[in-house]
Amino acid sequence: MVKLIDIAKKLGLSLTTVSRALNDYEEVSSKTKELVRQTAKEMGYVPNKFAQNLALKKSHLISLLYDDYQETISYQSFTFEVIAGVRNYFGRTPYDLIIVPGNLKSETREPLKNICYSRGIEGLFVVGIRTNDPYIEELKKDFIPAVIVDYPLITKKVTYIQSDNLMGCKLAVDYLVSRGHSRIAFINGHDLAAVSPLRLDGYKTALKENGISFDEDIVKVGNYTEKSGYDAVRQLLKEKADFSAVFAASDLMAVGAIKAIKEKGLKVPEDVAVVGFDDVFFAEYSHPSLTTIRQHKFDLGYMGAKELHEIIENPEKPLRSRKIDVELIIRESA
Amino acid sequence: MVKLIDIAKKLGLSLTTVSRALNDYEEVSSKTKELVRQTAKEMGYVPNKFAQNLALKKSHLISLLYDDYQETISYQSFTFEVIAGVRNYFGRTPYDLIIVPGNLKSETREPLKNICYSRGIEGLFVVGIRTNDPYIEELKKDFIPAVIVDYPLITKKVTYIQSDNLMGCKLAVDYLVSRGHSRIAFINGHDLAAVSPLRLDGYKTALKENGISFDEDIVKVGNYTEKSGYDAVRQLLKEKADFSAVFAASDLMAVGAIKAIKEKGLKVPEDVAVVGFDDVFFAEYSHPSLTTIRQHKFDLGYMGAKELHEIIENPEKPLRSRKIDVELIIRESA
DNA sequence: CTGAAAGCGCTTACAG
DNA sequence: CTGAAAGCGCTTACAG
Repeated sequence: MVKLIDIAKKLGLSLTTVSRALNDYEEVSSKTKELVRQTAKEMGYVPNKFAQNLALKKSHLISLLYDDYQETISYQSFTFEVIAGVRNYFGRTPYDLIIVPGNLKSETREPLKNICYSRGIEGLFVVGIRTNDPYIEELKKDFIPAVIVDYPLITKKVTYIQSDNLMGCKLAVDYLVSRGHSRIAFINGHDLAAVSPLRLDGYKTALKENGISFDEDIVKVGNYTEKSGYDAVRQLLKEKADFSAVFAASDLMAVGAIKAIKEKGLKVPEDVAVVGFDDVFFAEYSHPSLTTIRQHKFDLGYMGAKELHEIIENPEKPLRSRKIDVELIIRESA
Repeated sequence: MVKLIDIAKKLGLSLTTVSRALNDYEEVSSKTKELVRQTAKEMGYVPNKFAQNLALKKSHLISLLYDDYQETISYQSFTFEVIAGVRNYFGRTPYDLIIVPGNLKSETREPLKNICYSRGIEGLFVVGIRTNDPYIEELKKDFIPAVIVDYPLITKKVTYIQSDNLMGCKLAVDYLVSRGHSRIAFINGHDLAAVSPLRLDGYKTALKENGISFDEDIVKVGNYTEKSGYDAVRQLLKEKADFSAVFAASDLMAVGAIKAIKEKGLKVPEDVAVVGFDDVFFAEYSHPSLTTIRQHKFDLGYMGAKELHEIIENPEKPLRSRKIDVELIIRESA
């Protein structure tokens, strides 16, 4: 491995000058700069980041915190795309992404603080963490800049980003109402996802705005899986609940709902209209294709990463949370 | 941040002794060790890894190389689960995972070598890379220990791991034959996935072993998406091809195939049996539920990571590739 | 069993 | 515009 001193020797310059030339200091003549750069390139010089980090007390390392143990494909896909956005943003900066080690549910895990301090982590990007995850408590201690997807927490160094869930629910309900529906069942997800209460809120608010009264008999709680959507609608049908449309808080549950409706010999959307939430990859291919609320997952990651970058660069900036627009995608199911 | 010297001062010991105590050197008395450890804990000491790395010339950093830009949900899910396995394995070691920065297709990316050298990366775990990805060429230069999922490359420092694709195809074909099928159509994926030719091979071999002759009229190539499976079967039906079963090289294509078959008014599995490959999350919930070849994605990651760890620790070890067992999952579609 | 000192490869305040 | 030297926080060969 060639190092600064090797370049210096070869050029008969001091180490100091070489370092400064490579870091584009003003004091170095452009002639020297050019010479040093050229030589560095020829010799295949690559800076040693440990040494830089140690000297600068700056790691250019962002840590990614997410959960491996939620196995629904839409959770995986959501997380994957959010991370793609994060990676894409930081790919344009000197920052690299490091993954916090495997968080096995059962084992005691090392405090976040230690992990961050030992690797000199400068910021944390958190996605797909459940509301009961112990890391949340650690984040509240506010020891490091962090951006969290979907969990509402704002402190001096921590903020969050999420899709505009209220707007999403409003778009869905408004659309169904515009299609003549007034009995709109709602299948929500469990409260381990911080978005669930928001979506329930959004549903209620949208009903009210349309002059429709809330009826808890047509609201069910699933767990974001296809099966739970299926079960919820079977239950509704069994109870002979009065509804002509279903709004599900995830596409997976919407697909389950459709399955239950079809099994009963009813048609989607003729007998019962169905709207999902997320716009995952298969929404387009399910049968009938899904009308749904699209979340811009990549943007959540990209914009969240940008926000995190700003917090790091400008620690005094007062933080505010951020919402990413959602979009009503009209297909066949409603 | 408390450092070694702070502990030393507090205890009236030398920095050397403190370092040795914390690193469990034999020469330090167990009394001193205990004292130092206790004090370190009380003071909230966390070792600075940059400094350690610099002194030891060891980073304990593994880099993860994967592609963001393939948008099928099963690619994302596959990659996600493989990475979960990698993370889980290395979570038990001192190694952390770092993600190589966003590889935008169009932009020139930094040579892998530079990235690795500058961060002192000790090994590379590669997953979901297409056969035409430029990184492949760099890996062939053999400058760093690496384990690749699904791309067959063995050098002095690089090896690969994959599911037993041949066995998978054999299981699928044998099963269909045992159910009385002899006209088994095959929908393969494109050659940008290194597994595609293997699966074609496996299909041919299995046919031969069952005394069935290969007929290229009932072999189609898709691109691993649902739509391509759908299109392939529509094409077969349009050509009035003679087949009573479809074996698809991915579950997504199998789902597409089923859709096309149903649209034609045929029943699955009564008129046409369908077998997929992967066993992704939704295979169980599709209608009819999918008979398929399960890949153990987590194990691919976990065992691949283990292999990588061994290569790093023991550089002289001659490398061999590794296969992970697959499993026939029988459900309704065949 | 313990310590003083050199070294890992950088950056930068200080001096010229 | 350039350089000698100190420092970032560790580890470890050498000496005792």
